[in-house]
Amino acid sequence: MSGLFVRCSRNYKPQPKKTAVRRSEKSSETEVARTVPRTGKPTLKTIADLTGLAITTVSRALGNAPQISEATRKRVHEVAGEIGYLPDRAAQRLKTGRTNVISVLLDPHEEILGFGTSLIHGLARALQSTPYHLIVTPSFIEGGNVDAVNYIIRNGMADGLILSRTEPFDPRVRLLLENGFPFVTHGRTEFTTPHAYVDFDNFAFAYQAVRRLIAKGRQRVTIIPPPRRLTFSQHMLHGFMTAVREVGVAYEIPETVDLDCPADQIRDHIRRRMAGAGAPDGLVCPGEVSALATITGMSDCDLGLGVEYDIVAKQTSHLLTQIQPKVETIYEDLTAAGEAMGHLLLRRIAGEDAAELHMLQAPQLGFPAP
Amino acid sequence: MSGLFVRCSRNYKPQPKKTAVRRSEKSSETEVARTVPRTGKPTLKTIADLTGLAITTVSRALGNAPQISEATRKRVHEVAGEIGYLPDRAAQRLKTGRTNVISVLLDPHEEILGFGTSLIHGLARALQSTPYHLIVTPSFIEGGNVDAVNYIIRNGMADGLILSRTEPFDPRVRLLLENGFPFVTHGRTEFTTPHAYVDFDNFAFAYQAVRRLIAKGRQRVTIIPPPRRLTFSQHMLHGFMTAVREVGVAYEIPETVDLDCPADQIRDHIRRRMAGAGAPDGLVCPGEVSALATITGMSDCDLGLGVEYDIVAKQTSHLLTQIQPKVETIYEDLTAAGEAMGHLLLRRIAGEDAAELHMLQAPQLGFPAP
DNA sequence: GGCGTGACTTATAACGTTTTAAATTGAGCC
DNA sequence: GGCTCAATTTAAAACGTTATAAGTCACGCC
Repeated sequence: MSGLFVRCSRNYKPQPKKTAVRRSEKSSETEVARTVPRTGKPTLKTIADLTGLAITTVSRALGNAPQISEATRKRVHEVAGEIGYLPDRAAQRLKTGRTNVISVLLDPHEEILGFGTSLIHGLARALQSTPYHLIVTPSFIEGGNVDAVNYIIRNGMADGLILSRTEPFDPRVRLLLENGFPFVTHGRTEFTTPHAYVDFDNFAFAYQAVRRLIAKGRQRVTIIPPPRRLTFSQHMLHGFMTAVREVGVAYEIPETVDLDCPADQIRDHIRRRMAGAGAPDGLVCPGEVSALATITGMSDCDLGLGVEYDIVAKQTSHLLTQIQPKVETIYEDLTAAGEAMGHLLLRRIAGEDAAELHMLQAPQLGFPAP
Repeated sequence: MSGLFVRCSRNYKPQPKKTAVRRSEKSSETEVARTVPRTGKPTLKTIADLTGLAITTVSRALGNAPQISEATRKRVHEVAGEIGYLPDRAAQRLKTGRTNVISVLLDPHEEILGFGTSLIHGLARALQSTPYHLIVTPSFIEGGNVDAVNYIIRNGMADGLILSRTEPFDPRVRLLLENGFPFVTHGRTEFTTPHAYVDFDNFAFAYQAVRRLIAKGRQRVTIIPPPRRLTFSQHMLHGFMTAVREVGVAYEIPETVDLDCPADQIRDHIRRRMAGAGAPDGLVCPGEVSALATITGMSDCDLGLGVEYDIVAKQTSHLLTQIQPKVETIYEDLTAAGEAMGHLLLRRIAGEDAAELHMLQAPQLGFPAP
C-alpha cells in the first residue's frame, strides 16, 4: 500500500485519486520517512510519493514537458505548491551545468553614491520572474576585475556576467569574447567582434550640457573629464568639443584631474584654476560628487552658483539636487539601464546574436519623482 | 594498462611511480577520454586517473585527511595544482549540504555613500583565505529583508548571514534565532537570547560629539537623530543626553526629521529652524549626507561653519571631509567592522557559543590615510 | 603458520536533479 | 489475435563530491 510499492509495481496507471497523503494522516512509517528526507526540505521524491508518480514524471510535469498529460501536470503543480517545493539549486546545477546565476562585477569607483545600487535595482527587476539569482561580486578579489572574470569563467560560477566602466580594448571583454561567455557591458568597446551592451549617450550629454551653458550666456566652458582610459571619456569629450566648435566658444579641458579623483583634489583644482587668468564660467560635471566638490571650490573663491558661474551636472540620484538644487542637471537613468542589461543578457544566454543586443540611452531632462 | 583497469585490480598498491601521465603523452584513448570529462574541467576523477589512485583517496588527500600517507597526500596536491583542479562547488554543496556561501543583506539606505561598500570590503578580507564566497543580496526581493531572510533559511542559500541596521526586536533576528541559523548583525538588539554582533559605540560617539561642541563654546546643541526604530538610535540619544545633562547646556531633538530623510528635507528643516528663535549653534550629524545637507541649509541662512555654528559629524568615508574639510568628525571604521563580523560569523558557523561573539567598536579620532 | 593490528587504500552508496532509453497501455488496423 | 502507433509513464544512469564501511597488505606475535 505504501507509495513505494505502488511505484514499483508493473502497473503504471495513475493511482486511484487517493491524492494528498499529507503528514497529518496516519500512514506507514516507511512512507513518512521517505517523504521527508534528512533536511526536511521537500524534494521531487516527496512529490512522487505523495502523488504515486515516478520522480521522472514529477520532474517533467514541473518542467512543463510536452509528453506529460494535462491532468498529471496540473496535479503535480498543485501538490508542489501545497508543500512549498522549491528545486534544489545545487542539484540542478550539478546535473545541468547551468548555475541560474547572473553575476555583477562592480569596481570600487562605481559603488560610491549608488551608481551600482541603481544598476542593481534595475537588474533585480529584470530577473524578478526568472529562475536567475543576482549575485554581486565586489571586485575585492585581489588582482581586480580581470581575475574575477577569469575565475567566474573557469569555475562556471555564473551563466552570465554584467560589467561596467568599459575600456576601448577592455581585457575583461576580450577574455569573455574568447571564451564565448555571455555578458552585457555598461559602456561600449572598440572590439570588432560585437557584444551586447547598454550605454548612455555621453556625446549627447556633453553636447547638450555645453549648449545649455552657452544659452545661459557663459563664455568659457570646461569639464571634469572622465578618466581617459574609459571608453565613454572619448564620447563625452567628443560631444563637448562638437558643441564648443559649433558655437566657437572658449574652452579648456583639465589634464590633471578626472572624475575618479578624490573630491578634495577636484576642489583644490577648481580653487587654483579660478585664481588664475581667464577662468571658466561654465562647467560640465559628469558626476554628482565632482559637482559638489566643484561648488565647494567655487564658494571658497567667493563665486556664486548661478551668478558668477553655472554648472550642468550629470545626475544619477537625488543626492545632488537635494543638497544643491541650484545645479542644472541632465539625468542618466541607471535603473532603466540595469533593467535593459538584464533583459539583453537573458536573450544572449538564450543564444541570440550579440550583434543585435544593443541599446543607447538618451539623456533625460526630468528626474522621475523619488 | 589503462588507469581504469589499474584501479579495478585487487592490488591496491600505489602504481610504480609512473606519475604524471599528462595529456601530451601518447596514451590509450580511453584514458584520455576519461581524464578530461564533458566540460573539460578537471575533477577528482582526472586526478585519480593521473595518479592511479581511487577517487576516494584523492578526495581525502586533498582534504588533508589523517589516514592518508604523507607521500600520496603530497603527490595528489602536486598533480591537482598542476592541472589547476578546483572542486565543483555544486557537487560539494549537494553532497554536504553546506553552501560555502556567506550572504550579506543590505537595505537601500545603507548602500548610499559606501556604507555597504566598506562593510563588504572588510568582510571580503575576512573571508579571503577561506572556502567561503561572499554574496551580496540587495533587498530588492519585494517584501523586504524579512522575506529575504526567510528565503535564504528555507532554501539553504547560505551558511551564514550578515545583516545591519537592527531594530530592538528585529523580526529578521527573531527568525534567524528561531531557526538556529548562524548570523552576525551590525547593531545590537534587545532579545534575551544572545546573538553575535558587532556594533559601533554610538553612545560614546554622541557623548564625545556634544562635549566637543561645548568645548568650542557652543550654547545650544541639537542632533539629526537616527530613525527611532533602529536600536542604535537609543544609544546615540542616550549619549547625547548624558553629555547635555552633565554640562547643563540647552538642547533640542527634532521630531520631524531623521537620518533617513532625503537630504532636501533635512536642509529645509535646518533652514526653518534657523529662522526661528533660540536656534542651535552646535550640531551633531551622525551621517555624511546629513552633514552636507545641514551645511547647505546653514549657508542658505548666511551662517558660517566654524563662525556662527559648529558641526561634529560621523565620518565613514572620505567624501565629507574632502568636500568640506572644516567639519569636525568622529570616525566609524566600517571596514574594520566588516572584518570583525566576518571572523565572528566563521566562529559562529564553527559552532561557538553566540554569547561570546561580541564586539563594541570605540569611536576613532583620526581617519586612516586614503 | 595463523592471527591480530595498524596503516593505508578502496568500493559503494548516497545527495537531488535531468536525460536517455525503455516500458506499458489502449486504440486502431489487418 | 497479433501488429504497430501514439500517448504516457517509468527505470536507470549520470553530474562530482563525501561518508561509511569494507578491504588489503606488511609486520610482529604466539
